[in-house]
Amino acid sequence: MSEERDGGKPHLTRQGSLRRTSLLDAAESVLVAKGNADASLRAIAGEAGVRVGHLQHYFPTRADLIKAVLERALDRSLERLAETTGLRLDPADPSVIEVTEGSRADAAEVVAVVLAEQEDPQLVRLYVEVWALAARDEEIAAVVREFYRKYVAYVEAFVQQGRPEWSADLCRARAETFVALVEGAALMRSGIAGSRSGALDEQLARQAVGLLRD
Amino acid sequence: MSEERDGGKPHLTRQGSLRRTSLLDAAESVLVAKGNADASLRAIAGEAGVRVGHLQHYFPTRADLIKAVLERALDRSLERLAETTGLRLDPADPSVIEVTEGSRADAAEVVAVVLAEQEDPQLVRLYVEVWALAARDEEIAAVVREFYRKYVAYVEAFVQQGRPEWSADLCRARAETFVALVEGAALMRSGIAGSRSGALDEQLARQAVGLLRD
DNA sequence: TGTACATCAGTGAACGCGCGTTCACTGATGTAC
DNA sequence: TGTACATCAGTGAACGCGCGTTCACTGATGTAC
Repeated sequence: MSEERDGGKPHLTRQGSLRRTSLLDAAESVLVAKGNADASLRAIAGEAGVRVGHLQHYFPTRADLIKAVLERALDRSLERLAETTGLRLDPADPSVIEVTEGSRADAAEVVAVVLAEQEDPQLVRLYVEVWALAARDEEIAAVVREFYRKYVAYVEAFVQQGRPEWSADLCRARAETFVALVEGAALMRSGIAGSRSGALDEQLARQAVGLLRD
Repeated sequence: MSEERDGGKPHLTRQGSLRRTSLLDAAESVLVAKGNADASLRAIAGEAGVRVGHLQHYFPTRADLIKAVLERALDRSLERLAETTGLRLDPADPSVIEVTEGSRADAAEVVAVVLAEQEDPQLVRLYVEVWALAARDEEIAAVVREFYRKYVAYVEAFVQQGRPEWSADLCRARAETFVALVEGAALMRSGIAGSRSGALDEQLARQAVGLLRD
């Protein structure tokens, strides 16, 4: 039985699969530390402890590598959101959302977890890099749009679950406004556009919770 | 009477001053169109119709040029905010805010103007570029922090004016939350993280106005 | 009003450098018989 | 169980290219006397 294989992409051995992961780790670390413009293949290869030419064994071009790094990082964020909300996209049909846990998190908990996640400055730097890349590169823009589509879908489902009497349009608008507030909060709290304070965190949480349920 | 002069910076003639402005225009246009990584001095000089070597007559290094572009663009945004709110920072002491017009704009108007401004996709691209640059370059980070400090100061003064009974801390927290919501809205409405819709705009406006006065 | 001179405006060629990519190559690993 | 062979893992040197910067230079403009 011969397997379908796409192009010249090599089949990964166990060792190769580990190596691929370690290259993605190295690339993400350099990308966050130095920004896209300064994250050269040489810097990434150095971080990973391999030679430059070897990167192309796993990622033929630099664009392939960067795209893979961002896809993995954004998927990780969605995974955390799924755990926090107790919801999950149906892998077969990502427009359907299932409830995975009996006990539903409440709005304040979801907001607290989302804001706590932003306290990792490296993650915020990665997001800012992602936005800038998406504004220039259509392939990355597609990855980013898909991420936010799912992000909003989770929040919308969460709102709908708590307020079954609200229309789908209202739940969607509130979910989009919630995401806007949270992404803007990342900027204001990260040192880029402002800095954290107790009063700001309290006001942000009040607004975010209100969007989810009031 | 001899004038103080800093370093080798040339004195600008009328013609030179116009040229400097046209170089900033060209640089801003290329920066928005291609992003920082692809906005080379050759591309900028080409856009301006001069030779590469000539750029350094006005801006000794690329960093000087980019910084000047961003400073000018951010100042322009603050200028529009001053007009919209009918307030103005005291040039002598920027922590003091003066009322410049008798008739004060209401919160809904301010929100409408701010959201309308975001409908220029080039401006949003510039902002995203600014955030990414600020995360890497300390000199630009300082410019950006100063911009948001003033931005928040305007909004805080506007809130305080409408709600004199609120504490300074509350006005400040609401102003910061307002800015977070608005900057996040730029991402959600620009095509980077989402797209505009009437329902979203309505929900955003409701939240933003509420932050300013309810 | 003219002239001399300092400064500004702008050119054009060259520089060294780091970049992403290419490619021929050597060992290591897995697999078919 | 052994052997042959295909594929994978990883090396290392070289490539052409575009980059920011440097610098010696020529005209244009303003100004002092």
